[in-house]
Amino acid sequence: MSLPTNEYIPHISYDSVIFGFSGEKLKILILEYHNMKTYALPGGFVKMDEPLDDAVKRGLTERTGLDKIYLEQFHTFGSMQRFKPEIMRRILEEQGHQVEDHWMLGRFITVGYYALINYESVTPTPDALSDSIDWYDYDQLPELMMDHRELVEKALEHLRIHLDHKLLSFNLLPDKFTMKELQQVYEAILGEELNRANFQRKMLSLGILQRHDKLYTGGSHKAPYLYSFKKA
Amino acid sequence: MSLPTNEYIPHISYDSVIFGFSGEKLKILILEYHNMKTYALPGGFVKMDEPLDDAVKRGLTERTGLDKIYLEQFHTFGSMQRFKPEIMRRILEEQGHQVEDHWMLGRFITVGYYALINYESVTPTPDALSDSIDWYDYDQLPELMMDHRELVEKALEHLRIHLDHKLLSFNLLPDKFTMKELQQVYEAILGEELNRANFQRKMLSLGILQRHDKLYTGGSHKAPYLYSFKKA
DNA sequence: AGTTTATTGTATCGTTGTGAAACAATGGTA
DNA sequence: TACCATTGTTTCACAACGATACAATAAACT
Repeated sequence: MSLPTNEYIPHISYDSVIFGFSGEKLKILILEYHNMKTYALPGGFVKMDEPLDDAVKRGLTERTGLDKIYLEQFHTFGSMQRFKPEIMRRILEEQGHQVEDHWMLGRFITVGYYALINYESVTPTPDALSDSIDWYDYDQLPELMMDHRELVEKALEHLRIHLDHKLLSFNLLPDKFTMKELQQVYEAILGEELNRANFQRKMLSLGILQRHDKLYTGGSHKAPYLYSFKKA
Repeated sequence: MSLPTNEYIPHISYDSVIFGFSGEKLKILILEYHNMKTYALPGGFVKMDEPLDDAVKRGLTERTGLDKIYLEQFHTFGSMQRFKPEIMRRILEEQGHQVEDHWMLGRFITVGYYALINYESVTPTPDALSDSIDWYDYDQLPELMMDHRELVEKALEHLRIHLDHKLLSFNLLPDKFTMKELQQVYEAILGEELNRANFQRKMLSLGILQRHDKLYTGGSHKAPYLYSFKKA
């Protein structure tokens, strides 16, 4: 895997908060630089003649193996606090790159995106500079480099506000799911418990759910229906 | 007034949609390049060691004469459609600038901000490249360069969504205003008429309005109260 | 087969929010 | 004093919502 050369626009980057959902928890994909014990969000750069959105999609596909991903831009970060050339210098050195006057040591303004993906369909793959990439529970994130924690918070804030508005929660679930699973996604994102009966009433009243066969799990209780989102 | 040199970050710009309100209409500040009959949003560039937000505030203060302005970032635009070097080349030439390899001819990713300001307190001032700056009714905007029309629409969309959430409409009004004026701001932004009684009930129930003396305009009818927003 | 238990689906009830309309108050004019 | 235009408030029907209760049912246990 090769390091980006300066066919890329200098001083501009993107970072992505990739949300997944599993075991009743909201999860985020985090890169690690092992030797430095440093954690970061997956990100990348924009080629000179490449649309910004395409650059982000390209990076996401590389990190996740997925092709069509729900993606939303939420904020662009341009403070000077995020200019920490020493960290980037050490990362480059660790990987044996020529460091003097390297374009990645400049100041970067970064565009934040978040993605919602189906946890089970992903095969996380590290990028050229990092050693591993793994899922972390949102409430057990390691300390992240630069302002990446702030990006996560702002992404989640944006997601919460738009959760109902765009009905995007289904991107975190498989094609078919139970009402309970859907509720758990909402609860994980909102960080609060919801009333079961009212949640069901609300979701069904929206008229966007298709009811399928029941799911017999073997549990000694009533079997839940499976639902899918109606395609518009 | 001098043209920016390359103490600025290349390939990054900002553009601002500056909203005002007057005569029951929502208005936007638009720059004009007279000789080219071209219209554009006020924008600018970010200095190498300058926070993005500061750069935008700097530009807004220069354009409006105002110091403290309600400002919100809404989206970053990075498509290739917005790369139109011929237009920028002609603008530079019109102003008698050296054009070959000029850094402003490169591709730009632009960060969109919108501002809400009190129409009456503004003294609009053109920038180094434009000939005039004027208020235009939102529903009578001239054709704008590049994707600036798209920026306006996206800014307004963002503003509509957050109108209630952050109660920011008061930034468009003087310190004291009548309920009717407040309603007119809402109607101008939302683009629809609202029920007078219900609007009043809603606003008063929020508990954020301070009622003052009545305003006697000389009209032969009941005088309205003046209100101001309670300072948090 | 009947009973029990855990879970899901639905109904009910009181409260709150909202749209539409009516009513009341009031500053000026004829 | 009657009238008009506008503003402030109330009313009423209805939708939305939170909390709770009730009904249905799949499997396990007697």
